[in-house]
Amino acid sequence: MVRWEPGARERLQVAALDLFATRGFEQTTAAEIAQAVGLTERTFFRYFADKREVLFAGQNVFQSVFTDGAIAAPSDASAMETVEFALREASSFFPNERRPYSRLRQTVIEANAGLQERELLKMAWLGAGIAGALRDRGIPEPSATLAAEAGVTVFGVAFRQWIADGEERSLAEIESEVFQHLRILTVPTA
Amino acid sequence: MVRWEPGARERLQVAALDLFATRGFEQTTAAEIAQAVGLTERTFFRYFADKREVLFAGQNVFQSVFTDGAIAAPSDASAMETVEFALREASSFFPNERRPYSRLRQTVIEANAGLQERELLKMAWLGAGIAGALRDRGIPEPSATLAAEAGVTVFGVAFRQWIADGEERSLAEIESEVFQHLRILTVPTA
DNA sequence: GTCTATAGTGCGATAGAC
DNA sequence: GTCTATCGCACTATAGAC
Repeated sequence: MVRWEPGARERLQVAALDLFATRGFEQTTAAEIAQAVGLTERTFFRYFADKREVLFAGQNVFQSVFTDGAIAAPSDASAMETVEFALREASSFFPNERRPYSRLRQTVIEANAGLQERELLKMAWLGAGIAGALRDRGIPEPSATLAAEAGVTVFGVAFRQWIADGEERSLAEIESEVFQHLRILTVPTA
Repeated sequence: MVRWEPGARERLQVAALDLFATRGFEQTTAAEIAQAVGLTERTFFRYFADKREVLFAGQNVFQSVFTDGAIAAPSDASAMETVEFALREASSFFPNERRPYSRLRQTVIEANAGLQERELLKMAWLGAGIAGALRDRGIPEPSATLAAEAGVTVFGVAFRQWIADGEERSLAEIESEVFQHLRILTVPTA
């Protein structure tokens, strides 16, 4: 008999999403999540700074996929081209197999304002991270921030389409289409 | 002797900003804010659903200024032109006299992650509101959302510049410059 | 691992305005 | 009498301190 099963963090995350989905976020206590995987409330808060955070754990990896992409873009790429390159690279983080999980997670988040707040904060950090990578490539402000936040907007719109009912295209495909829309929009007096 | 002074809501907001600025958001309890204006904690929560909300009260008016602007734009304006028009109209909400107050408020918000989350949520609602106004003008998705969120990004960048140390230009002036930057950025292969 | 402060809720009581 | 602002109290869960 082992004193503790490995992967406490991951088991907590799985149990939390499951309980949030069935019972609702506010109707689920941190103690219940912990209990579901044989741990105490105290241990839950050891792994996650607050109750919401259990749904936003992979943030560092998630963000790195984008910034690594921005760094890896061709050196002659413009600001927007760099962002587009980074998004295409990052879309490998969301293969089609992941779509059902992403749908469930999104359903839970959309049902709770507090979770939406946390998601927006993470997206804002993502934007700041991409903007930093652009500045490291020599792109000045405010262009770096504008391009990065435009990229986050495109990602958000594309992602919501990717998890829409009946959608079957890859995230990369949808992103590319959304980028095209954005380009048409901003053409002066088209 | 009257049982209650009028303007409880406004007095609570003023006291809250003051206390947050001097003592810090987390070091200030709801009971202290209430006590500062001769009310109880319970009354504080009658006016504001949670402690952070006391800093984000004017949201409805704020958002209406943008959506009214979007509605009032010339009927032949493109999506981005409509957004630009709405932002110009809304900039009257931030006259130069308001700059010191905005600076103080922003300082408080930037010092606390929870307040940043709430601000981002309000900005997301603003974007959704503008997107709705654009759809009412017949602009289809995803163009409505893309244009609206691009507008919110421009507003955010311009606002942060407006309250930067030493900045003296009007918000409208800065906005127009940031829009110009965005247009240059998205020109394909400039 | 326990102890505690604070956020936030629910319900009932009270005091004045009308 | 009704309506509304405010208060009082009891309560739970979060989250941090010891």
